[in-house]
Amino acid sequence: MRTNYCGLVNKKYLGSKVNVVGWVHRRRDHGGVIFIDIRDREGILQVVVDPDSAEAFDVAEQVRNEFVIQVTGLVRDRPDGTVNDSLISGQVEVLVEKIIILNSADPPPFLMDDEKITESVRLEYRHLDLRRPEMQKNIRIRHKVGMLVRNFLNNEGFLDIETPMLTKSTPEGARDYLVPSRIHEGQFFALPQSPQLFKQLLMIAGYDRYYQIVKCFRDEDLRADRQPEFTQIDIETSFLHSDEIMKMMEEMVRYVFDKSADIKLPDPFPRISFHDAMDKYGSDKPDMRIELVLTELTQAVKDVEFKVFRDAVNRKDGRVAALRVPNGSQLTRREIDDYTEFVKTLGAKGLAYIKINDIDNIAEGLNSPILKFISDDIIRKILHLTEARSGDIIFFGADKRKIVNDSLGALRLKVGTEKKLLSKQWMPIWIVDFPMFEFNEDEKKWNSLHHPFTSPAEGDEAFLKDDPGKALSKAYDMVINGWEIGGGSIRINDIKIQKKVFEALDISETLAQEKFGFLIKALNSGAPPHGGIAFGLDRIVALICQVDSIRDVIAFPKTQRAQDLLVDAPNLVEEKQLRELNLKLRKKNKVDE
RNA sequence: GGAGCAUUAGUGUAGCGGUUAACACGUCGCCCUGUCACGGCGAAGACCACGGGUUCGAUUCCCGUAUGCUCCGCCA
Repeated sequence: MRTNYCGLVNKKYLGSKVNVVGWVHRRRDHGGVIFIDIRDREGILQVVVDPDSAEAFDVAEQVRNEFVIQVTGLVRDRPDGTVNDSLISGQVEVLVEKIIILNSADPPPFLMDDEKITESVRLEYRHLDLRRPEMQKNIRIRHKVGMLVRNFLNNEGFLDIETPMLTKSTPEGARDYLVPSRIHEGQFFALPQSPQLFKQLLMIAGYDRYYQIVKCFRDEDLRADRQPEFTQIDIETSFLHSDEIMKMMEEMVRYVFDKSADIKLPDPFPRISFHDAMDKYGSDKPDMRIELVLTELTQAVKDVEFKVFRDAVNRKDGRVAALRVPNGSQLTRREIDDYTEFVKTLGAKGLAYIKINDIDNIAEGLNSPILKFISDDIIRKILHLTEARSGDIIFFGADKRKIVNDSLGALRLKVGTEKKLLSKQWMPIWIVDFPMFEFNEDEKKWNSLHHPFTSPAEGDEAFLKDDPGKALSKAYDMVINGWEIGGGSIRINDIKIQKKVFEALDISETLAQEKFGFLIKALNSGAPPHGGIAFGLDRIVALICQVDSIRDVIAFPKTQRAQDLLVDAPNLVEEKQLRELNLKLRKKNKVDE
């Protein structure tokens, strides 16, 4: 049917006869001569239909946008002055001898080079959206990233091993997608949130280096970077220290970014502790491109009169911190009000600030509603600690530590982006030294920060029993430009420590046996030191493609309400299907007729 | 569960307490032999998301619902 891809026809084929097939991108009918831009996945080719070939001309007049056509003709130079440099094939054109309509098409709801289509229309007509060159590019980069990952890991001796999709529901973690078992009445499989335990079992089984590019499922609410089904690059190794794993994974990521999009990432990636990341950036996934940092002020303002500060200082989980914005004194009242509203949505009660017009004149060079509550001494201290200069503004957060970090951390991103206080560099960073646990205020118990199989840091096993909040773990997260793209850890391979961690998490011996009995058994049968990491493939590809949402790198994504607008899923099922599964709906729904 | 923004021909937008609801692209027809976002002339195409309220009168103002997106909660 075809001798060449449309987009790849060039001067090399001058004088030869080609057969091309593709979609009609655009038709320009000049009455006497008709140009058709024919498009396939490689690009666009202009074909010319001359009235001399009456039969072809007749067909060309019937052709419409998005028809599928086959064209036979001669590749020739374009006449002087009609070269189109924006096409790879733009030096040449094909003089049509024969044109066949392989299939007609309804007029599409949008043109394939329209860039202003709203997302719901794109999702409803995803098969057309995916025809658009931009989506074709993204999906191909995704393919390339996958292949590069496989190349790299294959070269390092990793084995691709599949793990089950129908598996077991586990406590903790995200909400599971459940699959009812027909054979076992009242029982359910769960779709994997990740192959975590299987890959540990593979290490115990001696496969030494495992990887898998695999779908994972979490029934939680969606975000721009979160879909209910997403793809992990799942990796596990035996007999490697965390430094060795991190070094190898960095290399992989550098290789993938370089070879897929010629993006050069630094070597090595810098590292920062979880504690410092929260302290300086108010986030465990800081966007290091943004130049702004938080300044710790809790101690510095401990004797201040200002009630908002004093209350924060006096509570045991309180924090007072500042965000200095260079040249921010030019911010309008309106902008500051907007920022105040913004931090309120994140739990802050307000947003105190000081505008610094003249730093050498404390008495009159500052502008702020809170000055009268703060002594000159403390103001000098604040100005010194934040390294303020004339023309700056300083925003303050004073509340529970979490609220201060969330609100100033988010404000840092917002102001940094809006005021363009960011570098154009790619800024990967490792977050290390995570705490083992964080305290869940609602349930009054400790939860794993990573997962319950993460090894405590050397020597920190001692804290597990009496002071779990103090224990650090051997976990590491990779963050690029504020996107958490991967996380992993050295795992526990000592059953005694695993049991202590279960205890700290308030997972009873019975529950541990019931849910993780197979792991406990395996840990008792010669478990090697092991650890690994899992990357979010969708996020990596989105970064490389420089799109804002992973939906733009997933062929068939779901909407924020977790629906597929193209196939209209999920949907109601037949009563018969429910009966086979021994299921009964609690509220009666109308079943589709 | 909560907050915000949006919803007007096929698509993307404008508009406004009383309009013939405007523009661009697309579509259809006629004309056109070198265009490439071809051009010219003409035409068709909208219950202004849905339900309620305010009003003499609502596409416009208010409330609710639905849907899409962003964020919080949630995501070991």
